[in-house]
Amino acid sequence: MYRTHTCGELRIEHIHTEVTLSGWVQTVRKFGSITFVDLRDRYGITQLLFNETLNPRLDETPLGREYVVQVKGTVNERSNKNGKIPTGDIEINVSDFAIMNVADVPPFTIEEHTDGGDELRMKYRYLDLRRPVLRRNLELRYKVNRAVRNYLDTKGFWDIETPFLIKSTPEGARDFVVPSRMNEGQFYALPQSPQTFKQLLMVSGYDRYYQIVKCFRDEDLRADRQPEFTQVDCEMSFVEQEDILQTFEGLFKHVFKEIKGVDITEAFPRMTWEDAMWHYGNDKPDIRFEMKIQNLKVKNEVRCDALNGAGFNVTNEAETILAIGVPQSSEYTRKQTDELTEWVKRPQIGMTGLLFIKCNADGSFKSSVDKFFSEEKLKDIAAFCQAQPGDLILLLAGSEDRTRKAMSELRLLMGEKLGFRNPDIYKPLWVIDFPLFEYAEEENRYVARHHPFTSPKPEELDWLALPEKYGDIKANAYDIVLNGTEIGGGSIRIFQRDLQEKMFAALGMSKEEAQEKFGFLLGAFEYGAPPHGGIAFGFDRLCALLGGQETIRDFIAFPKNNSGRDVMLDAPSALDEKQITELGLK
RNA sequence: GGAUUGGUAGUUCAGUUGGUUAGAAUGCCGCCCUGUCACGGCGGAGGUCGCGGGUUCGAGUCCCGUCCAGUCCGCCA
Repeated sequence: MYRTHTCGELRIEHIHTEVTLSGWVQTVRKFGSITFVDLRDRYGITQLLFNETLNPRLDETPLGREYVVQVKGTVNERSNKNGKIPTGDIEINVSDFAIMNVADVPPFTIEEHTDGGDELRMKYRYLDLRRPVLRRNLELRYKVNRAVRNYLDTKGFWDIETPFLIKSTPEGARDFVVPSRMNEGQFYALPQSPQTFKQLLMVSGYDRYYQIVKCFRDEDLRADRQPEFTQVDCEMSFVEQEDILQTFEGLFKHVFKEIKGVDITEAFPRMTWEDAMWHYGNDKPDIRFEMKIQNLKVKNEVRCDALNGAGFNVTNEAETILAIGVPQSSEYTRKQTDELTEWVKRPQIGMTGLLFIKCNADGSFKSSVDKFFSEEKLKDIAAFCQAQPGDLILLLAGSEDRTRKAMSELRLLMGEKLGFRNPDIYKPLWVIDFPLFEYAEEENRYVARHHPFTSPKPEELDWLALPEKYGDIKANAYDIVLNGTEIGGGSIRIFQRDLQEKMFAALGMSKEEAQEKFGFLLGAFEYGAPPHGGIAFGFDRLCALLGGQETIRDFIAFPKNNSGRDVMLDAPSALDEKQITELGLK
């Protein structure tokens, strides 16, 4: 028997027990004739005590870091206890030990705070995974997985697997493709999501489906984006949007209770996409703090009269002028406002400048535009922005899209600076009524904002015949957003063939093309498709958020780096000539 | 595709206007130590300054190119 206990479970009540432990050597601390060894496994650390005046003697068979050893001995109460670890009251008086495997000196320290850099840790991922930080993350991931499954089980959802080798589709992200040996010159695609399969399962009558499933997208990566990632994919039949929001709000609350011990009793707020864009400048608002965007001028419509009559080209010529009132910041120095100006001028933000108005505590105003705006006008602008004395009003002026995006980023930056983005506070909400389409400049056509199976709002169905209305059509589509991060999204689907065909046509797809790409789905809709809808959650991102971190990499056992490489496997890699020939790639 | 930061000892980093033999911490090796748990003390080994080219009497440092990594923009229905 390799072990009677783990390295995390022995306590004071086990003293005098004979035990056998197995694990990895974390550290060796020598003191002449006694030696302490910390033995580690997944469960914790237990201190071993070797007495060098007795057998077994370590000076004859020295132990190195990460050696795998088995020890037999007696549990003893420590004379000096360590309150920092759960096993800190005891130690093992070793009577016998065996080295089961030696180890090279690891390239970085395997401790809570490692000295290793990211790249090195990725290369030796199997060593990094020994560290408690990653162990906790993977444990969290496992527990979130269990909580999701438990909840969906109680609601009658079935976990049904769908294929990974499927057909490439034109819409959406770039596909990863797999060559078919038996069908030379032809390729499978890996699924970007099981979307069409789950809809077909609805047609088949499996009215509550879910899957915690890998999805693949061949796009550039980010800290929160991997080429293969995991989704909690769900679909339900005979439901309206309200049923879905209720069901999955419940899932979310359940997960929160199980994982964080947080009871969210009130219903999640709901915000239309238009309101989100108007007040927050993006479709995933962080509502942990206010600082809402003030719309002084929007698409050349002046909404704040005080802007009129000033001889200032910047404000007169801008398509859009937005502002935020930053609380308790009117004392900002020249240096600080200059820094903010530099920040908005970075190419990623792309503004040409930043205007500000300081609302001093004494009721006076001081601004970067004093030359053009009287104190009276500044006061009116401040009033429009509902600014309080002590606020610093920041204004951006420029084209609508860029300015709104920039103000959204600036709002988050100021929220961060003021400590409003506290990771221990959780503010989920639903963003609803997304636009059905989005104009793709480079393709010169409208594309589906969510995906082409999303149902338009019933009252706007007729607009599908009117291309000039495409920009205005709203969808029965919704996202769940937590603390400024989109963690899931879904929609009510189209389930009638003729509507689906109209949708494909609106996206610029010919009838033949639609038949070729999605004939199976259109065919299925001819055989009694029920009304249905669903949602998918980004599982990696959800785990990272619940773990209080922004990068999903440390919540995935074997992630890829920014270039899509697995640096441990050194994948992707070239193929043998033989394989290339066999696959008909040459 | 673009912007930006970085690449120096096993590791994490410092390295001045270009100037002698490139440093620190940690890890590693050896010796000492009976209560440590970030043990301590003494000693030691350890470098293709990412790679290629250029400027210069002289390059870790300046210039050009290139590769790799991180962050962001584009992209991600």
